[in-house]
This record gives sequence, structure tokens and C-alpha cells, in this order.
Amino acid sequence: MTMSHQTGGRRKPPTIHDVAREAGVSRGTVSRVLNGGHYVSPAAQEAVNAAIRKTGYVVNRHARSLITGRSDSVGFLLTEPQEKFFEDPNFNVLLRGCTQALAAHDIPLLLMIAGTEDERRRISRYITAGHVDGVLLVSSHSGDPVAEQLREAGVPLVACGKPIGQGSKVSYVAADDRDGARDMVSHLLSLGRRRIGMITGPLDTPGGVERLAGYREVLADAGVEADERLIVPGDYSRAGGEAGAAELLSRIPDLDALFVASDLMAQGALTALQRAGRRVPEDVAVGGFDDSPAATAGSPALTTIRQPWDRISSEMVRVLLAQIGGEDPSAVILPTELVKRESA
Amino acid sequence: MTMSHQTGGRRKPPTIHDVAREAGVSRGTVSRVLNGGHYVSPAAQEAVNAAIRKTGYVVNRHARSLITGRSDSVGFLLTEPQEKFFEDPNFNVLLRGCTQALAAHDIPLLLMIAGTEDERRRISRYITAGHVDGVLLVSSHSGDPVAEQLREAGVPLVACGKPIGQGSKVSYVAADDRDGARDMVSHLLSLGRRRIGMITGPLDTPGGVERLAGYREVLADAGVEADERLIVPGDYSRAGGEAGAAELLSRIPDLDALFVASDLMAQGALTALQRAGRRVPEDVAVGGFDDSPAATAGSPALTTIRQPWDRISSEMVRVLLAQIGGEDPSAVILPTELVKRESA
DNA sequence: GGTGCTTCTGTGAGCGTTCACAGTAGAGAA
DNA sequence: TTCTCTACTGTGAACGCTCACAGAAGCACC
Repeated sequence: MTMSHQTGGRRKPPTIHDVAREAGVSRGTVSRVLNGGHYVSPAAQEAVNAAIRKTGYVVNRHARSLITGRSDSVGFLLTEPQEKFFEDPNFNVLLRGCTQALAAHDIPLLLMIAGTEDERRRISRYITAGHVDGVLLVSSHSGDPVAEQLREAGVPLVACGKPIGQGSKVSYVAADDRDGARDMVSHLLSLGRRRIGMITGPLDTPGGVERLAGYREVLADAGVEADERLIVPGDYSRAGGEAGAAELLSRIPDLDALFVASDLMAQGALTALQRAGRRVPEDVAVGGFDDSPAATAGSPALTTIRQPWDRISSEMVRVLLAQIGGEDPSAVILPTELVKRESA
Repeated sequence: MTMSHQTGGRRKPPTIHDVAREAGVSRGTVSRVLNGGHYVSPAAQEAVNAAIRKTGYVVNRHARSLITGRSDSVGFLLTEPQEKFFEDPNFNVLLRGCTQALAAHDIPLLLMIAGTEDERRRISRYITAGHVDGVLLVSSHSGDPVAEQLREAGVPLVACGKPIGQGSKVSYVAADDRDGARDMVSHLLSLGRRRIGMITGPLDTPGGVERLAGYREVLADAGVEADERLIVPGDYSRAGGEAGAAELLSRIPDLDALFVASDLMAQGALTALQRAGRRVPEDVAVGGFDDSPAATAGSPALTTIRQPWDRISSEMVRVLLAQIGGEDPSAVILPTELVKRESA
């Protein structure tokens, strides 16, 4: 008596009208109950809820959207090349976090992957047409043309990680990159390491720049002589980390520690180090960044800087919804945490 | 003059009415042009298209859905535990393939991850309410209750990999698991290996069972004595592969080859073998299955059986759309291919 | 007994499409 | 000519919901 009718076939679903009739009230009252229940008497409230349960009514989102002008859905836009999407589990963590945070608001997530030029156009058109209320943007190189277009069109947008350029025009949620880097390098110093190499992130992104800045600051503060040969640029890919570590090893054979700007690159670095016969952490201590699933995939398990992924995704959703609700863009910086494992 | 107006703010978008007025025709005619263009004169066709370009008109999908009863969107349902989703790049490949195939039909993909019990209920409700036209289902253990519920509710559904039970009641697209396994084991035999271990997939799934069957068949055909101690059950996880290989090594120290039912498990097996001091492929040849991005992530690069991921995803989409269009469920089996790399 | 609140309820209009239907025009056949 | 058929076009009427508005009922205050 409390369950909805399990109609085997494909029958016309109940409408708000059916519920109203069942509950002995008007459509308006049912609608009010559906949308927060203000200005409706407890008795009516109760009757409507009972009727909803009895009929198995579910709101028709299309009809609602048609009148409200909202779609009550958001896009998750990925502008990375697909190889990155395939190898970096961070995307999955973020994706999972966002679906979960959105589910709490009953908002579906539309996945959009902008790989080809054709897709970029299609997606851009789709979004600016108002088919989604807002966009969660993920791209490391975030001077993205699609993003720029959306921003100009006034589409609510929140990026993961600080985007290039525009100060306050676009919302973003990011971990405290500089502080995290400082923590890791301090940790390496505390282990007694002095020849600390670094494989950076892409230096055309604020995140990559910040992590490098943190590294430099700590070394300077500690009075360790700066050596630019210890710094090698990376691209957040496994292969990049492997190549970076190999390069570093050839430059500085007596390297005793390595700070790598992402766990995935750190995995690559581990491969290169082991191939070169270095023991980790005995000969070379390795510190990663992200605390992505990749951190524990290889061996030894990576000591790393945790980005609070679940908070990042939930904040992205919160900020996006706020912006859809009319608030101004805002930036959220979240604290990181040193996670000690085996590699350092 | 050919571009749409770049309105900086948020202004009311043009409707079919505006297009009709601009083109000097009626709404009906515009609608006909939009939906295939039958029964409309070349002149009108042309005028309408020009008007669409000029006004920057994009159809309001909500209004359309309200009347057609279709949502013109499909769900991508993942019922795996989230750790699997985080570590196995196959999901990403599939996700990318499906978004791409759907984009060609202008159909957005809604990502649904059924982790918690609460999510299962919500998702099930969402889908059966008709908010999506059909579902692309991904779950290795596909005796899933959500899936079963959807099937009963008559929701168009196509699974990736053969689901448990029901013969022809549910569509699926899968690689030829048995044949692929046969190819790999034949290859290992051709390398002169005779003590060939196997780490299986989950044996409560048809895929896992088939790959094991292929292995058994080839060995029997070749007259190699069957030894059940050579077979260890796995779960498609990296850790499972690592544990499986370790177990196998302790049982059969003179193992000279290993067929692992997934690339991810094979990566784990590689770790275990290297830790035990075995050289790959010299001491132990390793063959994987999937040709997932994981195959080339470690070293040595895995010799594996390629599942044709892009065809799998495009076929899933094709079959789903056919079923949404009223056709009966169907099964598609796609051929695999041996990919020789370094590990065997 | 009016006047002004606040709380609650019903009603009509309309969101932007598609669909069924009713037409119109022109071509060819009777 | 007239009739029929085909190709095309326009016109209400929905689709299921929300929103603005009008009103009713209850209560307090003068």
C-alpha cells in the first residue's frame, strides 16, 4: 500500500493532476508541496504526500524546465586530450565526487568531453543554448577557448584549479598548491636530504607555477643553494615523469630526493629511478602531489600531498549552484595534507 | 552575417516562432525542417535554414520532450564499487567512446554512478521515471539488482559484456572472450611455454568463465596435462593480480608463463613476479587481456588481447538507439586481436 | 463592524514545441 | 470542366508544469 505500482509495461505516468485529484486539492497546492512546501497547511501537505506515494508520481522535468527556464542539470566539461583522461585517475575521483555532490540536489551530470574540434563546437553550442544551467570545468591548461566562450556568454562556470588570466571573473576551487609544495619539500629536508630535484607541472598553469614557487621558497628559507639544474619541467603524464627523472639523474647523479608535482608523474619517476638502480627511499626519497589512486598503485607507495578531492568536488558543486542562483563568482582554496607512506 | 549574435548578457533565446516570422513561414514548416525536412519545398527549406542561422536559433529540448515523451538523452550507468572505477582505465575508454558515439546523434550522456544504496534507489527512480530514454550499463558483476529492475520496467538497456542469466531478454555487446583467450594461450604455447598459469576474471560472470574456458580448451587441444593448481581466481583488480601471481609462484615455482584475464591484474602480477626476482618475459611470459591503457603503463609493456573498445562503444550506442526505436534486444560479439609487445 | 494583516487555496494563462487535421495549389486524368 | 491525387503549408490543441493573481478564511486591532 505504500509502494508505487509496478506496471509491467509502458503506461502513461501519473501527472500532477492525478495527484491533485487523489489528494482532493488543486494542482497549485501539489506544486507548492513539491517545491518546498511553503504556504501549505499540514493537512494538505500530508494528503499530497500520501497521494504521491500512492500514485508513484514523479515530476516531469521537461514540463518544469519549460516554464522555469532552468534545466536542473549541469555539464561536466573535460577539455583534456583523451590520453590524459585515460591515464590519470584524478578525473575519475573528481567525476565520482561531483556526481555524488550533485545527486544530493537531484541534479544529473552531463558528461562532455571536448576532444575533436567538432566536439568543441557542438558542446559550446549545446551549453550556450541553455541546455545545462552551469558547467564544472576540468582542464589543466585552462586558457581553453571553449571555456573562454562560455565565460563570455555568461554561463555559470566553476573550474577545478585556478584558471589562467582573469582574476575574479571565473569561479574556481583549488587546493593550496604553494603550501602543499612547501610541506613536501620541508618534509624532504627534515629527512636530511639536500640535493632535492623537482619535476614541475605545466608552467603555463597557475597550479604548476605555484608548486614550483613553494619548492623554491622552502629551499631559500632553509639556506640551501639554488640550482636550476635541479628543476625539470613536466606535464602531469606518467611518461613525462619518467623522462624527467631520467634527465635529472643524468644531470645530478648524486640526487638524494625528488619532489614530483603529480603522483602520476611520480610513478613514472619511480620507474626511471628503479631502472637506474636507485633504491627508493634509501638512495632517493620521492614525494608526489595529489594523493590520487595512482599513489598507491605502484611500489613503493608514494608519500604525497593530499588534495582533498571530496571537498574539492563538493565545493565545486556548491559554488556552481550558488552562481546559478545568482551569486557572484568566487574562489575557494582548500588546505592540503602531507601523507607519509613508503617513498619518503 | 552568418554568425549568431553574440549577446553578452542573458537574453531570451529565439523560439521557433521567431524563426518562422523571419523566414515568412509557419511554425509547422519550421518544425518539419527541423525534423528531417519531409514535405517541405526547397524554397521554404532554404528560407528556414537561413532564418535559423540568422537568429541563432537552437531548439528547446524541454518543449520538444514534453510533447514527444522522449528525453533524447541516455544514461551511462556504472554499478561497480568506486575503487574499481578509480583504478581501471577501461571505464574511461568506454565512457569516452560512448560520449563520442552519442554526440554524432546529438544525444547527451548522463553519468550515473551507483555506489551507495541511496544512489541505487535514486538512480533507479530517475530512470524508470522516463528521464532518460535508455541506459548503457557497465558492471562486471551484472546480476545487478538495479539492472534487473530496469529490465523489468521495460527500459531499453544494453550491457557491456554478457550479463548473467536471461538469454535474449537484454541486449549486450561483448568481445569474443573465449576466442581471445584461445589466441593468447596458443601464443604462449608457441613460445615454447608449457607450465602456463592463469589468473581468471570473476567466475560469476560469463566473461570470466569464457576466458577460462578458452585457456582450458587450448591446453587440452595441445595435449598439455591439466593442472588445476595452475588456476587462481581473480577479480580484475591490480591487487588481485598481485596476490594471484604470488600464490601461483608459491604453488608452482617453475611456472614459465602466465595468462592474466585483465591488463590491470597483469600489472599487479608483473609487480609480484619482479618482486620474486623473475624476469619477464625471459623466466615468465605474461599475457594480459583488454588492451587497456594499463597495458602500456608499466614495464615491460604487456602483450595482450585487444578488445575493440571503439567498436564496442559504438555498437552499444547503436543497439541502444535501435532498441529505443522499438527493435528487439540483440547481442553483438566482436572479434579480438592479439597484440604482441614485450611481456610475451 | 470595518480594516488590515497573514496564511492558505484554486484558477487561468502560458512556457516552446509537435502533431493531427484542415486546407490550398497545381498537375494530371476522366 | 471537374475530379482526384500529391506536395506542401498553416492552425489549433495539446504536453505537464509553475507562476501570478485573486480570493477565502482566520485573527487582531482599532
